[in-house]
Amino acid sequence: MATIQDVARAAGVGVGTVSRVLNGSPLVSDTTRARVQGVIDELGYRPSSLARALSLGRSATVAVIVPHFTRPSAVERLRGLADVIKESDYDLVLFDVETSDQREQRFSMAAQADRAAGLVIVSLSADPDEVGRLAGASVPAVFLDRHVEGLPDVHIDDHAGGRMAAEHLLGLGHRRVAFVGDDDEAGFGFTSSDDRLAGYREALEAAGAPLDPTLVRTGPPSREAAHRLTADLLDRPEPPTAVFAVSDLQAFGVIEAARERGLDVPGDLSVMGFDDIDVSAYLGLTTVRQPLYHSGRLAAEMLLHLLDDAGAEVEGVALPVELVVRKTTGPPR
Amino acid sequence: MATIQDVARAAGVGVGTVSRVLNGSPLVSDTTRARVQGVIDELGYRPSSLARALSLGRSATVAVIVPHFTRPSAVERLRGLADVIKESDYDLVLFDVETSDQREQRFSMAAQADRAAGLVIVSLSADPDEVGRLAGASVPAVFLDRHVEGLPDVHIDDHAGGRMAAEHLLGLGHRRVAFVGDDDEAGFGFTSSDDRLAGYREALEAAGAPLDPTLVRTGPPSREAAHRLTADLLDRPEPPTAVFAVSDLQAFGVIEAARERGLDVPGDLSVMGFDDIDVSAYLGLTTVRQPLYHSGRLAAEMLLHLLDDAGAEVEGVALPVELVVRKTTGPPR
DNA sequence: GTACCGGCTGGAACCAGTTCCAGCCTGGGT
DNA sequence: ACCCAGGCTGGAACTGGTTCCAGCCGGTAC
Repeated sequence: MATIQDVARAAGVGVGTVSRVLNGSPLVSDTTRARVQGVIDELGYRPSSLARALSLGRSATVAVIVPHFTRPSAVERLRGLADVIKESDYDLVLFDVETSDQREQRFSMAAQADRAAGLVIVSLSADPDEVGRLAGASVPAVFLDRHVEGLPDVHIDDHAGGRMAAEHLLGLGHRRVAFVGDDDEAGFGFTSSDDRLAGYREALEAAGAPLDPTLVRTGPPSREAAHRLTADLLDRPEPPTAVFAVSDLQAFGVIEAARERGLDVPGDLSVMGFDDIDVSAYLGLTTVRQPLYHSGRLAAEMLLHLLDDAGAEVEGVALPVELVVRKTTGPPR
Repeated sequence: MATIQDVARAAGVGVGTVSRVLNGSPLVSDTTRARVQGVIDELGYRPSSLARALSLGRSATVAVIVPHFTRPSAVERLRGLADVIKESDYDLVLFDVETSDQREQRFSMAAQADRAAGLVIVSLSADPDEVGRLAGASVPAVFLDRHVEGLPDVHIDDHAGGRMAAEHLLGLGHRRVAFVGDDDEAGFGFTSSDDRLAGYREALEAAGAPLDPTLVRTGPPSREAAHRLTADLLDRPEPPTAVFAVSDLQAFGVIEAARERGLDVPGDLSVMGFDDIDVSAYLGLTTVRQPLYHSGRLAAEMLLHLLDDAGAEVEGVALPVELVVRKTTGPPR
């Protein structure tokens, strides 16, 4: 690889001049600029972004920290983020988080301005200590899918979403309903599932049909796990007539388990999810829609705004959720 | 942020000694090591991975270059890559490619050892010139979902996959079949679609039912695009009795378009896809399965092997494809 | 008592950029 | 003819690490 030194030598100029040409400084004469540019093209010289970042103390990348980035909902958010960031001068780099260790590591990396110019943290919460560090860091951060006091975020009202689900099922006449959600084994600080459960539970209680604690199951956020949890629920002496799953992905696991037992959906069991991912419309899943793609775009726009204007004050945004009734819920037998 | 200088000063040692402590060199006495470590902990010092990479001339990241990374098949491959890489000492960073410009930029970046220690290039081809540069670069590269002469790769036999699809449809009695595939507008060098088409066409010709050129449609690799292309196909005076889509995602677009016209699948139209993504089993889609997740794992393992042992010779791997017959194909009316 | 050896240490040089400062040269004003 | 301003340029210093080289110090051998 050619370096800026090589270019300077070959062009018979100083490194400063080459740097000025690279960065479009006006303090270079047209003839010198042309000569240097010629040498750059000839040598196929590419400046090292690494050395540049070290020297400048900032890089041209936006880091996205996201747990389980292959979940459909995460992918959809990433699509929104990527669509906005690709229009900017920044590169997007994705940091996957699968373990609690990695979470710590990502967060500590976060404050290093030279690794990333800005940060989008997806689905992870931060404790007050971490919030303080992030707020004090020179790298702006935006939280996505999580409300954080004191830092910009894009989130939804999970509590209201859970309530909507309960009200829909109650409206159809269900009284014995279940919940399939996430546990937070890895300690990521996921709270969406719990918040939705709280809203769900409250609405049920308010309607005089309190949630049976034995009908609340949690596990990893995968179809397979939801399948297993549901199989267990359906084996109980008094099985539920409806299940609210905390994501569409999990709802599909629930439906699978029901079909495996020869149950008709929604005849024998109503099932609803959360998110409204791509395939849900296709499959006729009743769900609570949250604007996944849009939330990604919005978070990216907020971050770019912060990067553009370091002093900018950016407000957190709460996006609406919406009940989408399709074919997997109906009145109980 | 504290630097290694700050640590050296605070501990009353030289920077060399701090560096040795950081890297576990045996050339440090236990007492000095303890004192330096104490200062490191006290100051909360974190070495700059950037400076480290610049100094060493190599970084601890694996770069994955992938176009349209939110496609289900790309996501599934990424899952395999991520699962392997997270077990190693390397970080995975994802470089999205959406435009031809970005493709160039990613490739030129590729050769810079200081940005990434190794490279996985997904679904993109390289011309001989690029192959030469990559082969000569100090950064090992593995191609995934593309066979490249002279560099390690993980690929499938797309031609055979296309043939399988044709043979399945012919076996059911179809004679007038269509193809919905990808164009390569962005100039990424996608060839899977064309290779599958070639295999499909050959098998049809061999059976005496040559492919009608007006029944071959290509567009972007999205459900929506496939939907539109199919609508057009079905509007023709002599519509096909079966459609082979080049991906499952596109097959769903085909099915949507058929349903929109009140056609029964597979009664009025047989539809098959390619990939066997997660939801395909669920939806009963007939398809040609390729091992997406496994291919990601394999590519990552090959790359880690190359990183471990610079001299290692790694052979390209061809993975098998397999016909999976489900409910969206049947005999024509 | 001196030479030597080896463990440990400090610091300079280096990686590839950016930026600041000093200095050159030229042109215009007096 | 001389001075000065201002455009352009070269190069040193700096970013935060690693590594090599020289040197210090203690102990052992002769």
